[in-house]
Amino acid sequence: MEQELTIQQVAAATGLSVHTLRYYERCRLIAAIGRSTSGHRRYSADDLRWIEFLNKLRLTGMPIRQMQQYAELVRSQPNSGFHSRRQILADHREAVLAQIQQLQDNLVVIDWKIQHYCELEANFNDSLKPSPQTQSA
Amino acid sequence: MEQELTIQQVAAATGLSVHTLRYYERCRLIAAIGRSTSGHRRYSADDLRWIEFLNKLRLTGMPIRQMQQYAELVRSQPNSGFHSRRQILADHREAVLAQIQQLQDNLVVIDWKIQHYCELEANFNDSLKPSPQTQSA
DNA sequence: GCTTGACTTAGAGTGCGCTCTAACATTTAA
DNA sequence: TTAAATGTTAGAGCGCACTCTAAGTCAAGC
Repeated sequence: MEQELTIQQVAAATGLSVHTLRYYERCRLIAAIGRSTSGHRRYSADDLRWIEFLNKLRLTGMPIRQMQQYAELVRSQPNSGFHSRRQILADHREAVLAQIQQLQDNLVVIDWKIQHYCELEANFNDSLKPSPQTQSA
Repeated sequence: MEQELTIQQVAAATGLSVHTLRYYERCRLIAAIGRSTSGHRRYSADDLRWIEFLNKLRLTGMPIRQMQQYAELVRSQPNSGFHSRRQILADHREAVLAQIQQLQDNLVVIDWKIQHYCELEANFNDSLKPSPQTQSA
């Protein structure tokens, strides 16, 4: 019943490279993974879920340092310390919201510029192939 | 009338460091800036506007390489080639929209986790200081 | 038994975007 | 006149997050 996954399978499932998975373990984002008799890593379903959550933190731009703090809290106080963990996530949430806001604000200016180019492009094409009507008007 | 700005003033106005301003010029994101008789940079209002737009591209995550392509187009064909420029910005726009979407998707999971911690925290506190009512119920 | 391929490690290397340094010139205020 | 501040350059250095390498172990198929 206990589905154990190889590092390749976890890489395929998460989109992280095998290099990155080992790197994350080395810098203690992931606790020491179980091993087969031959010493190869065998990831549990729980390991996979943890890695998937880690990846969501990364994809929203949380620095490795901060993820390490979070992972350390989970490791050292698995049944308490919820407040500190929540605090880290809540602070990060605010940072991500601010980032989204900034992206949207800057996108407005870029959109405006795209629109501007559309118009310039249209005028430029008109000047190359003027229709008789346009010219006489 | 022609307001010329020092590198410090442009740094203050844009939020970029003087180091970064010189770096951008070196890698041709910014065309060679005018100089005072003593050789110090003097930025025009146009320079400032260009740098501000560049900064919006950077803040939305456009790589320096792509900004270089865009800057090169503006420099080589200031009065045409609007299509290629628009294309770069439009592609970038799509990338930014996708990034915002991904941030929002991942944020849903993080939000869920924060909520989960709120509940665990509440239960943990209840178990420490149980009210008579709660205990008898 | 032997090859092939997936796995292991410690540690080196990479790409990006700055960021800083050293050595020197110029400007400004006291 | 002189000290402090600001500017210049080429080039080195840095922090981040991977990404790869070398040298070796192990398991499966022929």
